[in-house]
Amino acid sequence: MCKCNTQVSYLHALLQLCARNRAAIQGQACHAQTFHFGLHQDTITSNILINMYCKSGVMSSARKVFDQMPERSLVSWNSLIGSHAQNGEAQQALTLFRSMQREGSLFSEFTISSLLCACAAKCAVFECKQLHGFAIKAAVDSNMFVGTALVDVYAKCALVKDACLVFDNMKERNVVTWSCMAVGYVQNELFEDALLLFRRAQIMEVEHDQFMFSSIVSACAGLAALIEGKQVHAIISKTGFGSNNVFVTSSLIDMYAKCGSVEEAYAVFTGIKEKNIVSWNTMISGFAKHARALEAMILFEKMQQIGLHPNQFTYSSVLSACSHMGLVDEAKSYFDLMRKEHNVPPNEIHYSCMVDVLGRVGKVSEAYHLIKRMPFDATASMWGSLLACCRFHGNLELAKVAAKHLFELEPDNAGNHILLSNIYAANKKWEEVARTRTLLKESMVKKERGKSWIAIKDKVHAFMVGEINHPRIAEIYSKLDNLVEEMKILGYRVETEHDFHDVEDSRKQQLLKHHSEKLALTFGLLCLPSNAPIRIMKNLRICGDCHSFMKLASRVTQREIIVRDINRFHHFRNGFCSCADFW
DNA sequence: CTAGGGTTAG
Repeated sequence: MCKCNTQVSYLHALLQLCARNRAAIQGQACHAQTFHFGLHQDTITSNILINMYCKSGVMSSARKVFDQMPERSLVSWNSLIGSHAQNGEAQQALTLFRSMQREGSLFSEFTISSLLCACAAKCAVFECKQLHGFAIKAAVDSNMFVGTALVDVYAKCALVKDACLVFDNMKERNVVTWSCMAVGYVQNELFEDALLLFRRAQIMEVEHDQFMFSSIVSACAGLAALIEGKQVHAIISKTGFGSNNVFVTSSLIDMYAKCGSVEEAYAVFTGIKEKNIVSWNTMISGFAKHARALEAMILFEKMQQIGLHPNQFTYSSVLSACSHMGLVDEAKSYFDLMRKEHNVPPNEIHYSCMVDVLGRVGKVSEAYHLIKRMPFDATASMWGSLLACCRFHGNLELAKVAAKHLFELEPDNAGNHILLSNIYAANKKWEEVARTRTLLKESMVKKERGKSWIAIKDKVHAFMVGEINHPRIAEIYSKLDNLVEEMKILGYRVETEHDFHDVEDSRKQQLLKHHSEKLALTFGLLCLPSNAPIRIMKNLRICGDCHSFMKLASRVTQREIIVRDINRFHHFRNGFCSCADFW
């Protein structure tokens, strides 16, 4: 029996090489050699074998080595648990942990961080809290890996406060810890907090990496904060992460698109050397939001020319592009193609786009039949879009059906009651109008108030309907009056049918005049240079009066006005809107 | 010999 040290370390090195390269076949040959050298019962050799089999994905062999070892060490357990965690097999990892405890083996920071990782993937809150307890008892909670895993798992389970608490109490943090916290904020839609964290990291001169950048860019996208987004983009370019990471570049495309600058989104897109499916999907979705269906469709073709297969995201983006523009035939052919050509089964989002586009072009019954025969329960958004279409195309019978379903799903949504009331009014059913208006008044109390905001330099100015608190509000109202007078000469008439308060017409005119987007626009006119586009963000759908107003305002002032409402972007230029009045 | 994070949909 030869146990020459150089040969042993040679075999170990070979096995480690196999592990790194996930070379199971060669690893197996080395495994045979361990018998030849009488090393098969050696703990370190067995651990290296377990690691090699885990890394190359042969879990059964790893388990066999583990089961046959005469003396298991902590590393043996950790390797196996860690591997199950990485494979997303939380249950197996936890079961092993329990056997480990039953056998009286102590665990380490390696064990806990692996298990936490497994729980993060499954959002297993209870297990995660328990593991946190174990970590404290075993005094491994101050370990950086354990702390980072805790931040990650708490954030993924939507326990942001717990994540923060762990983060703030950590003695030592690295770039992963910081990016986990940032990602945690973004995933819980706490975009402001993510940006504040990023600034804190900058002040503390923490190094950034691609993970941090992609999450911060997503935060800017979520806030529709173009100025901050551009600043972060500049930092990214300086650090050289600019065009070589698909996560960062996809986030950048999405950020520019959601901030209203589809041109800059496209510039990032064309600059990517190796685009993946997400790069394409994000760009297509960007064009869709901006009512540029043709470009969306062209990209859909181009991505296939370079050999990428459209997936569910791709299809939801092209379908929504079609629905925004009322391209019903194109939508139908995509809907057909997705299953036949690319084996993508349509999901609720795809059906929702189809219902929307069919309804928009007046094929209301067809939309209803699609809802009836789809394999899911219809969502509120589907009934809502059907109801809206019934109003537009005048179908009282289907409107009643849609409304009935809708009120079951969303009893407190004021917009739904408004729609139905209008339909009854159009059909001169005054009793029903009165009945719906009572329901409407109750729901109006809970209705979200209209709010718009505009960024001037580095400050965001927000306006509510009939705002009185802005420092320059008097100036704004006076400028708005002048603008309205100028527009009236061109034929602007306040469309009071878009206001649903139970008040007389003159008061309605007043309320409409002071819709938040009009105030934001006026403030933009006061503050921004005369050639700069005016970008306004809004929390609700833009009303018909404001839409006409913006069209005329773009003509009178010769400005480009970009309004993002809850669904999409409107680009107003010289009296026209990119949505072709279809929204 | 063992441990952590990110992008796209109505």
